[in-house]
Amino acid sequence: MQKKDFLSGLNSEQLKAVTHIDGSLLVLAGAGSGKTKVLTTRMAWLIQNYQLGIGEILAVTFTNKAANEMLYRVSSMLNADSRMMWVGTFHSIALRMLRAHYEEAGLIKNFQIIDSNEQQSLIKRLIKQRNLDEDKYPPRELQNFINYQKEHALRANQLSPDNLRTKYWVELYAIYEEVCNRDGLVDFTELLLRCYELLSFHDGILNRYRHQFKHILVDEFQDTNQLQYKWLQLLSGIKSTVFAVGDDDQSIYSFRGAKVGNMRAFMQDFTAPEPLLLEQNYRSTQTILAAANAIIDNNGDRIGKNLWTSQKSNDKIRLYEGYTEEDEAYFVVDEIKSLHNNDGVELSDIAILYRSNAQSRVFEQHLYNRGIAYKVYGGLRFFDRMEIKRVLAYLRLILNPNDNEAYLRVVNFPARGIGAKSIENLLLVADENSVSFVEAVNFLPEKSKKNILKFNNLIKTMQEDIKVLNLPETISYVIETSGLREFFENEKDGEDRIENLNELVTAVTGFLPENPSDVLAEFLAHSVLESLDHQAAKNEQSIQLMTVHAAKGLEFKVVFVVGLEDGLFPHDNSLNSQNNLEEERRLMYVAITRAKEKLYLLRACSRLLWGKRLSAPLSRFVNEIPAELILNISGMSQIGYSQLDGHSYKDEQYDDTGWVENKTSRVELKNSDVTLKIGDMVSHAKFGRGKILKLFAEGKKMTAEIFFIGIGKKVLDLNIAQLEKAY
DNA sequence: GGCAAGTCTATTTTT
DNA sequence: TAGACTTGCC
Repeated sequence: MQKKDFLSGLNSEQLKAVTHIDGSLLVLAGAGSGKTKVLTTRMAWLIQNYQLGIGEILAVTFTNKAANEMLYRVSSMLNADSRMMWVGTFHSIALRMLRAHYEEAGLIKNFQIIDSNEQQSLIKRLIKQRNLDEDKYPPRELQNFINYQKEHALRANQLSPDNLRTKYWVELYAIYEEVCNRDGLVDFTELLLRCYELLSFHDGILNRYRHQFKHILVDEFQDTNQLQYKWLQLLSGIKSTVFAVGDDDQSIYSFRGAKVGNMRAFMQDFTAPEPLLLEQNYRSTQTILAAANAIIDNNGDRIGKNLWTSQKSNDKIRLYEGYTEEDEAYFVVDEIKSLHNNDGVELSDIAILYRSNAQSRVFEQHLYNRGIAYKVYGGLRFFDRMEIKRVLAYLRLILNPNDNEAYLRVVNFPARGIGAKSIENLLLVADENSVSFVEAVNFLPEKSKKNILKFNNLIKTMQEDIKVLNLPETISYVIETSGLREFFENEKDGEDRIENLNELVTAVTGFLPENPSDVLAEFLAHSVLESLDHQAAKNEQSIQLMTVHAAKGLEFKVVFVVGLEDGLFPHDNSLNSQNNLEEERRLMYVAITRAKEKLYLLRACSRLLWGKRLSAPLSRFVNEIPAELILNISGMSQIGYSQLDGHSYKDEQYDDTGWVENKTSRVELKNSDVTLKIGDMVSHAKFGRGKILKLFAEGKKMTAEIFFIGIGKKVLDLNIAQLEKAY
């Protein structure tokens, strides 16, 4: 077969990375530096050049999206069957190994994965059962405790508590382990730990994989936690050919256990040479990169790199300082309209990024009011929807009737006359006799058995019936037989739910299991580990709204970073420690490096928070950007300047009026039948279009300070002036 | 099971 | 303050 040339089109650093062969290597890949290209080209190149089987390379990522992207690119480069490849998230790879060796791992064949919500509800139940006060011993804390211990490869019996509190936690951790084992449940962290233990305790299995994987590639290495790091160490062995790609400047998940320190440790533990730097950026303009570099430069603990680009651009970063969050949103929507209508920018090329989910609401409102299509990411995942979870719970019970979590979720849904009391009794006898809930029915007094037995028999019938059905048929069957369809059909707002149920059946039509005899188990695992949502909206023409966290790895022509206020971004809770502040700064770095061409930074001078209107100082991160990179356009609609070029935005703050403190000032006024808000556009018969800057009320007298385009500021008496709302 | 009243909580959350 | 979520009651 003719060899393909994968290497042309790589820059010299990328080439070095792709063709590195002796031992392990850490690649520091800056934002937009062609990280995925390097990873995928390397895989294709290794396979072709060293005649490796496609199963002899292991590539691990953090998201399914990244894994799918890699699979797609590599398989099209090599014309190979992607199912033979070991490319996946840490969790899915661990799952694959556990399925293959479930007995050695001490699991039942049909073990099920539970997500963090289910983990929490299980933990809650255990705390209740031990009669501990939930306020004093919050389930959340125990959940964190358990996950933390697991991330450090510590089982309950390896812990020695030093106070009463940890004594309870350790005790409950042990019970939690016991319950999960009994019911065949595996939480997210358990997947990794179980797999780690499987490899640690079984030399044969470990050696098999060590031998199989000639090369291991890791994406987003800065996000690995302790356990993932140890797992990699174990799996790679002494020969250690781990190719780790990461960017310490984009480490934004330390709050859930990611250790940036793993990057530094890597060089020593994996005897890797100095890291290779990919600093040429192919995404953003010079201006955007200069700002990003200037910001991240304020962080102390960096491995250190500087992004550069051969692109030039005179387009400055635009800063808009709105009066309120309404004003902020109004401006963004205005600007989007103009970008779309006048400059022909596609809506899907525009993103609004914010620090916290709650900020999306105002933008949604404004976008909706003005008829612009938008999509908010990070809402409820498809598989997290209540109706879908119920269907999945039935499926889980079919596979494993001892799955108590699933049992509780549907035993009385739709209602079958099994009330809280009956369930409580069931839990009690199950606990007393150390059996699962299905089995517990035998220990109940004869007269309270009836309905529960009926339910158990329903599951039994289902188990029999689905034997001859394929996956879509099975799901369809379960939706009908369980009574779920009927229930939602009779519910007054059930249409959406019915639609989702139908979609579930459609969605599974294309599901391809690795091993056809395990379709159901594989599908259930897939439903926990993967969300459907992301792929769905690829071609939709709509503005993209998401948190900065969710935006990592993505890029857009135009990016609006909103809510740039100290206290919001950086967030209040992060201002107390240097480490947290530096993580916020990396988050800011991630935010602005998403932009390819145009970057807008926004803030509101005052914001409704905690039920109060608070004045909000400009984010310190904006102050870290050299003034000459920024064009402050806050004044443009208000003061009428067409050019503020060269002005430092620092001179443009609106603290002179003190209007936030002014007792008579208002954010909103009702004038006859219209409600006027600061930031609203109005039109006046004589002065034309204008924007409301301030609103005052003194007794019955109401006045508004309005900036009229081409005229300037006017203070008008609202009882006299004829104002109409305008857009 | 459904509704009303009460309580809690406002940071991010790849799996 | 608002909303999501829980609890309590019929």
